[in-house]
Amino acid sequence: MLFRINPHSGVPLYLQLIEQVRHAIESGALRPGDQLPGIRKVAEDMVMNPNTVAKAYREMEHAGLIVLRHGSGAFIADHHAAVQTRAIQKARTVVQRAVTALRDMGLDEGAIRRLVDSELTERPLEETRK
Amino acid sequence: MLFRINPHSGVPLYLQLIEQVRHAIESGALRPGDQLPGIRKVAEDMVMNPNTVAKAYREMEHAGLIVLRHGSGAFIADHHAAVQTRAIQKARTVVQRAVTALRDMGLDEGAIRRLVDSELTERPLEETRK
Amino acid sequence: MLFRINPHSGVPLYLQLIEQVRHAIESGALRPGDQLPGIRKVAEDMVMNPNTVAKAYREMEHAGLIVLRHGSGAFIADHHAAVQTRAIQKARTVVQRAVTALRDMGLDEGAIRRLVDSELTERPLEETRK
Amino acid sequence: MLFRINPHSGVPLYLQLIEQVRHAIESGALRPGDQLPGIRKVAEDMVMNPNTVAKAYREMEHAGLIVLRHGSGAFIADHHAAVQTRAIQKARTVVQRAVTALRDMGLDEGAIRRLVDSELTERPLEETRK
DNA sequence: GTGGTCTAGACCACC
DNA sequence: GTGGTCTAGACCACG
Repeated sequence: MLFRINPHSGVPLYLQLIEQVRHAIESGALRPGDQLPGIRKVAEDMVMNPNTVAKAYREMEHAGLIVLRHGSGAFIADHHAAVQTRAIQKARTVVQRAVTALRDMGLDEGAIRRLVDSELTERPLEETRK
Repeated sequence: MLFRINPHSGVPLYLQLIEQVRHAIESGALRPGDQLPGIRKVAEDMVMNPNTVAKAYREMEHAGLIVLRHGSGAFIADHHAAVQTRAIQKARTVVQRAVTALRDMGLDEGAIRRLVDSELTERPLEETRK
Repeated sequence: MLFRINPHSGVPLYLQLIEQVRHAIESGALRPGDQLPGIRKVAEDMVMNPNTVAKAYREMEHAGLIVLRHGSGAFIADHHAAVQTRAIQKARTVVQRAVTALRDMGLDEGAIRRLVDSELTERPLEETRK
Repeated sequence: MLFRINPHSGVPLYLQLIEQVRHAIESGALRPGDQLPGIRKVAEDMVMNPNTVAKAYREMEHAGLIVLRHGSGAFIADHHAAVQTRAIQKARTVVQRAVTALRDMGLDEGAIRRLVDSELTERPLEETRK
């Protein structure tokens, strides 16, 4: 498991960790039973405080993403709610193509993020009508 | 100017405001000289504290996005670095198509965001090994 | 670090803090890596609100004067532009002599300040005519 | 009367006006009975709002610096407390020499101001002893 | 313990 | 009316 943390994004570090584990599970990179690196290891690699990593692990257990086994480590939980890894794999291709196109147009990471954000947050025009 | 704030995203409210103004400028919705709504107005509309909005405005001035004129209001600054509104407009289409496709595949907002994130965040070539 | 604040000068408290840190750096009293007292500590000592001190710290980080390390404190930044501490030290003697002379002439603080101000503020060559 | 206003100093504009009139009186540039330019004139010249200038004038009258005669204008008041113009004139020379020296040492306006401030604000070492 | 965000509400300077 | 400063105090993220 490789984490990529951006300490300047405003998003709490522990949340960034969680989102990345969640994504790794969705994309199939992490499968039920897989072991996560230890808290101290992650803390050291990511140059962050073990407490912060511990908080992320705690929250992930709480969310049912992982199981913490005392003395042996953290393991990916069985997902009752079937994760559609296949769909995600295809989706990734879509995203990769789009991102590449956007970068070729000269957009930087921030601009792309803002565009996506704007698109995802778009209020449905007639949400009240049902 | 219409803001869409998500108080549960973990991203500070004042940063969300800034990103949206930045995007509005990039997309041409706000042009140099345009006046932003007053701090108190935004605070009221968005149901947030005026100080929080004020902080966003202050930071935007700091970043050169806007100019604050004491007693008269906040105005979009002249962008020395020309903003390529055209490119953004075309880019928006790309994003819209991609997002629609992803939603049709059954991905929810969180999953899409994680995918994009994963794509945008450069991967180090060497992986951390346990 | 000892601050001396004048709440009646019309100059915002947070600006007074900043100017004093800046001066302490110039004069060599604070050197790169030195830790500043915590926000709450300063607030207590100076009998002012922690938010006000926090604002000063934030602005100083913005200006590159200090670095704020989340959870550990505020530290004097490395000054790329070398500060000529030597020159300031000699300059201080010049100022001390002048101030002493002026006080001996019967000028109070306000008068001295106005004179210096008048001297420092460049005069336009052309006068406004009525 | 020529005013020099710095809108970015943090010192309220109306206070800057007052200090400069006060200094002009001290230095003999303005003498009892002299007429000040009208509020609108100053506002126009200084590119500020008449209300701001009016406030300065009001405060100066309140302080006994000037007399406002309805319909005819603002005039320097008679100073009961004798102003030692002579002393100020000599003092100006002292200041000019010092400032020139400091500038030659490479100090900019800000640094000079901070040094003077630091000197003027210096707490007497044994102020309690009397 | 540190700094950071947010709220609530007062008062000031400026237009 | 505008933005700006300051206070008071709660809660969060990080070390």
